[in-house]
Amino acid sequence: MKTAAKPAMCSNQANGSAYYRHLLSNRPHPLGNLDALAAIVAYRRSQEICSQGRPVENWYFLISGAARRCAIRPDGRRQIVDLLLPGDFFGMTFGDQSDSTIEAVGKATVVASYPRRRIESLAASDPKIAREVWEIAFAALSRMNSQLLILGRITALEKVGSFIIEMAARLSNGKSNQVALPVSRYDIADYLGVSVETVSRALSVLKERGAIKLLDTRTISIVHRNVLEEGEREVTSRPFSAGPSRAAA
Amino acid sequence: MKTAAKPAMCSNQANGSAYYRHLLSNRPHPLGNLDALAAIVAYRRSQEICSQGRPVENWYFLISGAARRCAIRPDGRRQIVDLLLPGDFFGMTFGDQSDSTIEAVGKATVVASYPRRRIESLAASDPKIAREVWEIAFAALSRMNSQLLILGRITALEKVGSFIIEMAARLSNGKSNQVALPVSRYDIADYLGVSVETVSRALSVLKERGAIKLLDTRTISIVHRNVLEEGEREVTSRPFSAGPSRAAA
DNA sequence: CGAGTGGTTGAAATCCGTCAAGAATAGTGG
DNA sequence: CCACTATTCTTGACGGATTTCAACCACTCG
Repeated sequence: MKTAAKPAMCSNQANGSAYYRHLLSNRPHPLGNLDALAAIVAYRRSQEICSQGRPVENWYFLISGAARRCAIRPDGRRQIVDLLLPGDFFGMTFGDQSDSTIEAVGKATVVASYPRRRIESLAASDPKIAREVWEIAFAALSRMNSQLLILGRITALEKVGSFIIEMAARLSNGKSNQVALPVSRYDIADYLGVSVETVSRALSVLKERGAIKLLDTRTISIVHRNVLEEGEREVTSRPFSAGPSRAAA
Repeated sequence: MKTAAKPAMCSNQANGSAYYRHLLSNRPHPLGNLDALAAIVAYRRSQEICSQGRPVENWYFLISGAARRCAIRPDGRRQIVDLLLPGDFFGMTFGDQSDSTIEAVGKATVVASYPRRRIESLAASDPKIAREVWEIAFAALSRMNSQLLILGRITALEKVGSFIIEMAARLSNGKSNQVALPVSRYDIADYLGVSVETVSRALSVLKERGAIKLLDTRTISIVHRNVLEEGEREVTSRPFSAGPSRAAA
């Protein structure tokens, strides 16, 4: 199966497909059996992959790079609702209209597009495929769940800290203590719902406290994971438990 | 099909099943064909429906009342990650472990429990059921998406305002301008990630500005929807309000 | 080299969380 | 039914955290 002659409205050359296809087959994923149906497209920096309000014609799988799912708030600000990393599926919505705009972040962002109608009709006769679809949806649910947990945190320090931890877990399977953030400070800010300056300051504070090291502006080395998780104010991490929990009501 | 002899740890009398079953059949939903498999249980106020860390044995459908999905933050506070209203499915997770605790809110909370394993094996041979499962998951995605949009807002006024609008949309299909909140201010606070006092104050401000009316502590009448959405600071260019009543300067 | 983007830091104003107290409501037991 | 208690809700005051406005630096790209 060749790449779609015209991947909707994007002007990318379709010849990237052959080049990137091995990247797709190297990475196992739920819809792996349907890779022949996928169109593989490389996107430029900040290019739209799909846009809000348009009919949903594809489901996507991110092969390399990163992408952000954005919404515009009533006050004109941008909110990043979801951050897509290699291995993530995205583009599934409840209705037929896309509820947000998704754009590439880096310059080396490669995406596999699976024609939605096609998959749906295949799933209508093959329960195995149908199950794969729902597992993809469950994975997206899990992603949004952690997003929600991060956004629900109170202080900016906690938000930035847990963001770093989440990125480390998603990018390197939690093995490594080194994270190469694929996004700018601005993106982080819009993802966490704080201002850019606050993100920058939080990183500086975490660095000062020795919780992280900044090898590079976007490369973070995690030194004390617990500090990131708990967002402690005091560097004196005493063993005794702190904090009155008025949780149960 | 009888209700489970012992629905896990809850001491509810199982006889509620027959009584509430007609409520289930009256309300069409994706898994409607499988209602015979469902155990129908009424929960007491604040009673746990399923708890974090336990294996996921059921998927649920909320028939009446309300429920909250909670997580405990590292600082000991409670965060409400999802608010379940009549017509919502819940309990779907990525792994086999429940990632959060779900408890009933009101006293008249009735839930239909569908045995997960059973549904999964049925879906393995019936693509129609499999598709219904994924639509349920998509609906949950849509819910979390709006949740994320609310949490991402900046000021507490915007959060509370959009919360009211969301509740109005979900509870009465967006038709009515009257909302009967099923939850306490504390629940709203934990859902929006702000303090109780802030919720209370925000409601007072919205009332003062004429955006809402409080018919009852938990019954809100929406007067100016746009004010709720935009969280405007200024009362400028409003047709009514002949005299500056008390606008904080 | 200059323009533009991305990143960091400072100072002032604002918003929100905390502490505190009081009022309204619901729940309970006699 | 009433008194009593617990919970929920509201409002005030204060301090801390974050936003905003501003300036400056590093880097890239034309």
